[in-house]
Amino acid sequence: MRIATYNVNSVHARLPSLLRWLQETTPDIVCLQELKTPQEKFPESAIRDAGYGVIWHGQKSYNGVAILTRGCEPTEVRRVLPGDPEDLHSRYIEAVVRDVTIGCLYLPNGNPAPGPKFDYKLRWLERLTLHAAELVGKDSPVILAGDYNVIPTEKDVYKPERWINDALFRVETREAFNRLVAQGWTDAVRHLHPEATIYTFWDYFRNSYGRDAGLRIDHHLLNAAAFKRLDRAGVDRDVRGWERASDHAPTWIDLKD
DNA sequence: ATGCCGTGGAAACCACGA
Repeated sequence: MRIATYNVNSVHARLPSLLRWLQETTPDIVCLQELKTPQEKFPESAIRDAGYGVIWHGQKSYNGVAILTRGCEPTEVRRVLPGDPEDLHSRYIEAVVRDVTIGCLYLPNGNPAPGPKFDYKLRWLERLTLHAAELVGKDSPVILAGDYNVIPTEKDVYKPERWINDALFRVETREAFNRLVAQGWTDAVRHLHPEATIYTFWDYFRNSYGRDAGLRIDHHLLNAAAFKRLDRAGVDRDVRGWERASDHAPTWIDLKD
């Protein structure tokens, strides 16, 4: 079973690439972020015609998350991260697919840091950690997949020294991410490729993709039941080189059946 | 060190992303 996450940076602009990638790689579960569309304008029929059931939580202009499931319907569990009724950003949606619980998340960027946006990022990460504590001990597989906007270690950025004060790499961010992982989660891509240079994002400018000046910020966190079934993991990095690409590439894991 | 690019939405620029 392949479970992928892909920040599309507008589901409308990316629809041709998204459909091509779905057809070529046939992932079983797909988490999308940055839909950048109101709820009613999501391209539901194009996704269904491609063979996927889908739930989504849209928002005008910004954010937006979706879960796609090949050949079946996802059962929605929630479409809001608990803990702050005043937070109206569409950044979290959770579903059950067969025996797998999947949380699809788009963590706030947090720049500039310090400042209110950075405070919001850290609060959101704390809320995610509280919610994750409720999920990590389940006997069935749980995967928290998405754009974390967190560079976990120096291995995960082309020039760490340039990112020290950035919200994605600040000490507070990495420590908060480490506290989440320490509940008992496994960073699947890093676990299977402990030494490799692996990126999931390349800026649009300065020829970042051509220079391979990237970041690894899209992650799958697995609870113990999911980790037991972990088989492979990777990044479809060639998708970043397609015409009109997102600045992120699809990232995936394979679980044994 | 930087928004140089890309997207949406409103407005002929600005917010936002990472």
